[in-house]
Amino acid sequence: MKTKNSENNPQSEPTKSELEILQVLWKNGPSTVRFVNDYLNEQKRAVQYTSTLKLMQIMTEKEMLLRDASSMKHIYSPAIEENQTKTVLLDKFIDTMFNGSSTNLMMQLLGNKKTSQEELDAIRAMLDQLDKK
Amino acid sequence: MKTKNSENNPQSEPTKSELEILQVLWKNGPSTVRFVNDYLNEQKRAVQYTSTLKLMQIMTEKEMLLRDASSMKHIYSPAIEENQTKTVLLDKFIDTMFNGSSTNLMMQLLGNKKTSQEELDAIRAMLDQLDKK
DNA sequence: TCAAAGGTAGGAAATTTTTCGTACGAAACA
DNA sequence: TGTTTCGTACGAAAAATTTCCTACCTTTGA
Repeated sequence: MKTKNSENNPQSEPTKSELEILQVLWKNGPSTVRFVNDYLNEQKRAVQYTSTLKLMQIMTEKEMLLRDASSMKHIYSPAIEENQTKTVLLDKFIDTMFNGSSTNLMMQLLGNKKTSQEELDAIRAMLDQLDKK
Repeated sequence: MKTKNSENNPQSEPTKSELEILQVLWKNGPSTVRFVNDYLNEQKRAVQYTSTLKLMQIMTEKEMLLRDASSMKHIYSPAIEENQTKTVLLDKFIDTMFNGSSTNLMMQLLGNKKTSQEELDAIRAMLDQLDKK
């Protein structure tokens, strides 16, 4: 049988909307649906309460979120780690967009963006740090 | 009326599959459907000829590709520029994943990846270049 | 006590994205 | 000349994602 994304698949990556929700939880810690929904409406876009609820329920099924249902207002928290998730997504992005080379990506960034002197300095400092090792 | 993505919208970004096709064309230049499909099957994943064909037709409708139909085997080429497209997608990625800060992204990259000395040097050279200006 | 407000559950609908079946024309070639 | 191969067009189905309607329960407060 083919593996469908709709099934429980620990490997499956968050969709765009799922990522939005994860960001809120990563940033603000364990939250209620109400909080996440309000946050999205303020910071991102109009979305119905039940849509957010449904999505968070689905994410819980996928074991992407954990739910504390002990009180009436369920408290959701991320079940996957922020840094690791971002690393995976970044790697995949680099694979498809920059031929797997993170250096290519950096070049593109440095070349195209108006990066401030402070940022340049910070990057240089980071490079120095790496050299020391 | 709400703007749907299915309509002609020059703003709309390529989907995952569309991006796959664009990559092939950017890399190999104007190509037939046959070529693109073979390439995908060899390098990426199994996909039917007519699926690739359909997608490329849709992309042409969206004016994401150009088609030379003068001969029987139509020749498709990208209608959008590689660098610009990547810049837009990268910016959006940074927005959602790294709070809009490209420096954050770089830090993550430098911190997490095993970057070779050559690459580090290349980046440093790039930094020097930017400083001169 | 009872109505209003706020919560979850579940199914279904709407949209978007992806895939493929069928029809049919042109070219290659035995 | 006929048949096989290779191409496009078109429509529909399938899958994935997103949104929302309805039902129903609990809490709050007048």
